[in-house]
Amino acid sequence: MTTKERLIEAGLRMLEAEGPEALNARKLAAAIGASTMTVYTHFGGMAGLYDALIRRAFLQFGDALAEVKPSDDPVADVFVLGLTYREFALASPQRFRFMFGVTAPGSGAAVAQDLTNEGSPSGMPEMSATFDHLVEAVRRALEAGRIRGDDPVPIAGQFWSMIHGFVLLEMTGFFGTRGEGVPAVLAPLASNVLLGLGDDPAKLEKSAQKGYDWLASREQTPTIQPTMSVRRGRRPRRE
Amino acid sequence: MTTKERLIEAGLRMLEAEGPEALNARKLAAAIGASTMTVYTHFGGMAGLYDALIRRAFLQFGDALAEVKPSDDPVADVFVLGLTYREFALASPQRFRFMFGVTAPGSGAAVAQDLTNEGSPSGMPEMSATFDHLVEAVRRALEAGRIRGDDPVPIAGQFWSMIHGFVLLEMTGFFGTRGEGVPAVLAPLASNVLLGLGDDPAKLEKSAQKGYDWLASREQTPTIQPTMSVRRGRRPRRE
DNA sequence: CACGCCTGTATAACATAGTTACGCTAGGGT
DNA sequence: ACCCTAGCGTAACTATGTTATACAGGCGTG
Repeated sequence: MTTKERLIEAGLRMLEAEGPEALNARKLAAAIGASTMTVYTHFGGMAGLYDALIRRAFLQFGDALAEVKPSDDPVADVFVLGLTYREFALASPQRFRFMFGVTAPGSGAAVAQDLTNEGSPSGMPEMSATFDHLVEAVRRALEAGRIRGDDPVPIAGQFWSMIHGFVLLEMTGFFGTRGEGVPAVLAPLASNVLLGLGDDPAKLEKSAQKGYDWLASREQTPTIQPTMSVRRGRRPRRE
Repeated sequence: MTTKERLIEAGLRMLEAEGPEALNARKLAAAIGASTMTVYTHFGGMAGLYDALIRRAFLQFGDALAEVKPSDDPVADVFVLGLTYREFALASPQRFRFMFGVTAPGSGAAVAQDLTNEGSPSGMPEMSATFDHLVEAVRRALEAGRIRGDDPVPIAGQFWSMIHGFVLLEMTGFFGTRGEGVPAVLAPLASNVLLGLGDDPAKLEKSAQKGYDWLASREQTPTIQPTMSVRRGRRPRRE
């Protein structure tokens, strides 16, 4: 394994364990038994290292989403993709925030401004690769006639917006603490969007149930009832 | 004006102008003609200052949202609140990211962990105050019979998730560069959610149009056609 | 009025972390 | 055999958060 590779992996471990602020050149170098110079030799500085870490994290993200194999129910696949998105984020909130948030601070922030994707040759292709999994599921849903529309990209953008926002808000503590937000907010939200896109309520209910089954198979969450119905999400106690 | 107040305002200016990484005790103190000790006297350290800045920013956020006066069309109010949310974020992406802790490296990051709200006595009440504007609009929409459901809180959570995710993704450059995402993604998304919540398509169309009118009155965006219809958002060119 | 205390401030030093300068070594090509 | 380059280490430089310490002013109390 190259020194560069070891730096990236040590950096990721450090990022996930202690957060971005604990990522410093000296500790990192010490972790692989080298001097701080390695950071500059291989990455040009901490900013370059951050960039490499983010790219690597997006590759991990893409791998996680790629494990959702297309089934014969593309809408269920959309549910599962969303839940996988969430699972990846919650697996290491530090890493997730780092991926989307290295907008500026210590980092040279070469990243922040325009890590556009979408045809822009520069930027971060790893990011759009992640997005593509969702686009593909939406495309199949369109093809299967489950939802209306023609271009899957903006529709996938709708799903991405909602899951991304939900996950970030859930991570900061809204929606309760123990995954209550999924049945209370996320599932009804996804169902509403799909309803609005024209999916059949009965089919939707079945697809949502598959999403819940997946979730139950992933976590031991006996407290969450299978209420991933179209409406009637159990509302959390407020005040 | 107290020294504390001057520190906060100088900090906000610096944050908006140069981003969180430019926020350092020495420049900040110099900006108000004092020594770095003032930061420790008044805030206990940079982390405390960050906290104060975030609280202040959320107050500004709440003020911005409070300018959306309740009309006789609560669904239109939801649209306008969402667009105001976006406008506030885009007015200073640096500030917005800072507020939600999507900031990372250099920042004190004492913030990120648990600025929960929702009944949690500790945390950041300014945050839930912001949220309350949306809850109130949803409550009125429920009361007016525009959407189905009983508890406005989780429904507002749906809207918050989607607008929050959309804004963050838009800020990082997805959805194109010049606000194309609003007609292509955000408007259809909001409409779909409202449809899923049971709003009448004809009424929804009118409310969405009011949202578009508001947006047009806010910006000079002649390139965006009034296509904020329920479906048929103009899809952006892909590849 | 004098004393003591508390608060806010400044100066200066300390610790940490990103970065750079510079020299050394090893390997490969000429 | 010579030289060049890449990778690395040591050490220093710089920026920044933080702390120690002292000073000044206000205020209450004797």
